Amino acid sequence: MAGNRSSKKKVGGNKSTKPSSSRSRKSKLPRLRVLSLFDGIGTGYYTLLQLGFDIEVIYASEIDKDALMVTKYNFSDKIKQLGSVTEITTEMLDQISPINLLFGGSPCSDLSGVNYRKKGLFNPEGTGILFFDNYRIWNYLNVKAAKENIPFHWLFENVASMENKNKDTISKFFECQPVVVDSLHFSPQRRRRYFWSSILGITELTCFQDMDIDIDEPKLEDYLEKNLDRQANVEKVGTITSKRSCLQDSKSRNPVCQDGQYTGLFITEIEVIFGFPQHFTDVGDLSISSRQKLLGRAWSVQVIRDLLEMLSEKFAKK
DNA sequence: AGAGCGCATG
DNA sequence: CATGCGCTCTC
Repeated sequence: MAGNRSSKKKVGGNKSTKPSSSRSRKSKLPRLRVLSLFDGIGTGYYTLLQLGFDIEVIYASEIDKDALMVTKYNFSDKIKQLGSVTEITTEMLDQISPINLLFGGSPCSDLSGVNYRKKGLFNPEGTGILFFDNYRIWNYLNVKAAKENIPFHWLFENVASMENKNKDTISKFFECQPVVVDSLHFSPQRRRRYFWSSILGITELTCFQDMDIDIDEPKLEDYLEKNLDRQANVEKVGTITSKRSCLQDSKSRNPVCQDGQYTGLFITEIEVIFGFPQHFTDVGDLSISSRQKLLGRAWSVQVIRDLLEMLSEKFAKK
């Protein structure tokens, strides 16, 4: 939450960088109609709400039961669930049209460098191939938008640890190169991710990745439960994965010191590091490890906010 | 729930 | 040479 680049402009809603535009043109701007693929715990929707967008409707595709429970708990029935991405047909896309914003990040488990058994992008037994369902939907909506003059923006995310050949394949399909954004600059967690997107700001972002760490950057110590005398052992933690042990007990990577003991992060601290409120995933009887799995696969709110903020002058806000 | 595994990328 | 939106097999 500290004074990083994104927090200068956002939160309170309408404080755009160009004050003249917001009032006079507000009523003419279209309301957002969104499709979120691989929706997970609704990070995209959460971020759009935080930015103050006036969302006409949001559809989503997700099949994980725990994730569906979290979004239903937090957002009631605001997110219209369409089921599996593999079963979204062009007829369905016509029905929910027009869509102004398409975003999603397909599963990384068969792409990520952390998985030495990864099956790659094309193996039908794996999850990497789900990228092509994202592509299929993107292509249909993109062509349709051009034909029917629909304002259309999109964003596709995946891990930066994927092999270059997979990155090149994805770039070939989208006909553009990704930018790399590390959540390091927005939160106390390292998390390098690729973003392929029509949402501009590419020059802004590419120079951003080479930016030196300045003093205002978020530090772990500001994200810990201070009342419990927890002290940061480091300024930044490594990538938080879906496994509880990713920052705990393994080779003295324990980032926290409490009562003279070196230890890992509380699940509520992880929620805050990702940009969610405490207990965002504390739903039903979900275990700590189930919540870790959901968070480890999630987007960093602070990063997505910085990207989606670029739509501020194009769509209506509340 | 936790330790071991594994190596391409940089 | 340290790292990682993971998987599988233990307990």
